[in-house]
Amino acid sequence: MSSQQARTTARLREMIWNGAFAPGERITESALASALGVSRTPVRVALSLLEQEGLVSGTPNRGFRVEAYSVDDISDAIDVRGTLEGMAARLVAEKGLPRHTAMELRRCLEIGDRIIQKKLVTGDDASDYGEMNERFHCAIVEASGNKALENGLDLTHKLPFVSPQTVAIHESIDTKRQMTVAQTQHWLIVEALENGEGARAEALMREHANVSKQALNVIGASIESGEHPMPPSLRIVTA
Amino acid sequence: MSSQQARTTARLREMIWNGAFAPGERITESALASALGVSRTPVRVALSLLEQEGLVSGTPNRGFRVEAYSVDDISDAIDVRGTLEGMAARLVAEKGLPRHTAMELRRCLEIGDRIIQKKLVTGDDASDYGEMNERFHCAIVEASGNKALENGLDLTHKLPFVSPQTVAIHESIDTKRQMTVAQTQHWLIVEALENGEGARAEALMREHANVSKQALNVIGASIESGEHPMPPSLRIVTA
DNA sequence: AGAAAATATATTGTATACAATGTCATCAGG
DNA sequence: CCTGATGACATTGTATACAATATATTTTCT
Repeated sequence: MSSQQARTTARLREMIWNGAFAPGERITESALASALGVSRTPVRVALSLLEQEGLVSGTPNRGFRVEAYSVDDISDAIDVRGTLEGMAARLVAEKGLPRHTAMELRRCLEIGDRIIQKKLVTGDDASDYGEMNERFHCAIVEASGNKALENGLDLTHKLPFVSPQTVAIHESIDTKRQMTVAQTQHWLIVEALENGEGARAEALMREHANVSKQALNVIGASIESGEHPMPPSLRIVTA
Repeated sequence: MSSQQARTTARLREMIWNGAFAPGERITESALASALGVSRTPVRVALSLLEQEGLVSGTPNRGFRVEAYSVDDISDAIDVRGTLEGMAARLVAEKGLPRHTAMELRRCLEIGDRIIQKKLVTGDDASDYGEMNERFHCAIVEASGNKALENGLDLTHKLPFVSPQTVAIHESIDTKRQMTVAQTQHWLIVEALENGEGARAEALMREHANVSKQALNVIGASIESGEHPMPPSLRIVTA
């Protein structure tokens, strides 16, 4: 893939992530092309690729529109993510936790603790929690050594709402509690990994995803009831 | 996606599946374009899409080559597939097996029994077993009602070696035993689904995948030792 | 003759032109 | 006033031409 192709795809993906389009909004190739300062050619393949990623959907001769999701769709995706990461955790525990992965995970735990401490005191936003969370999960998946697994998860990663940082960053009703629970689970997961408890690690990781799902439901409900506005990065439509 | 785009992508995918290219062989756009009787444009996006599917890999300004796999790669993919289908089976068992799915599964069981009977008697090839197997697995995944799961599995489906029919069709050392074991497992899985035993259904499905992995290893060993030639549809390179 | 530079060739990457298709508004007929 | 056809417009789909980049070959100098 060429430099421009790749850049265009990445930029468009980013735009969709950041809510540059309304859910279901139509994307015309020429408009997007001129907006990005490139020709239609790279835009076309970008759209095709993003279609496979599930960010847009196209119909023959009628172009593309950005995909809209129901809360259930997202919940399903989180389920898949949890299952795959659970598998990763089990593999890592069974094959033995590599030294550098163990250190990375410890580092993440520390960072998480610090962020939460600060958050509880100062109350400022904890957007760096998402970054740490991302590192935590990636480290485990990488350590699993299963390339297919990595690819599969990469795909769910491309869906913005499943991306851990998005879920974490999102201003949920009770971010503090969210983070505390997640952090506790991270500790338990590392414990299981270090002790080589495969089944437990898998179960914990699934439960970890379950918490995300619950948070999602709370968020979804609060959006549907109009209590909170829908952030543009979550392109949810109420089914 | 246009008609020609889609057709070109499908045709190329089919070609790779059928072993039209050697593992690692380079694909030049213009050659392929003229071979397919289309311009380079649709070929280009086809290649980009197939790259995301993992069938080819491209490097900037240097074009694409068809992907080659190690036995371990395939084993990993089967693992992922088993995990996801295990999840599907659990969901179906928990949510209750829909009427039409139950019938479809029963039908598959019957067909399978008949095929094996015939195979044991006449010894002719059982290529239609693969078709039945495909239907069986798809029915369960569909019944799970999880769209993300379906998409994820669709992706592993696109990798020919994981596709159940390929694994089944392949002339393994002991196809008869293979099929008998698989068929028995199908029976048990249906039983679990009908009884609403989620955990058992999941475990059975995983074990089902495990058997595929074992068969793969046997096949891989026999290929590596030169006992059997590598069928072109399995683009394995010995790491 | 061997190594480095320069040129030639092939292939990919991008833009544009044209064709095909779909969409929408206008207008005739009921 | 509504329904259905007709034509203008917009947008997508495909092909080709050109530019940029990599690879192979030849040339040149030591």
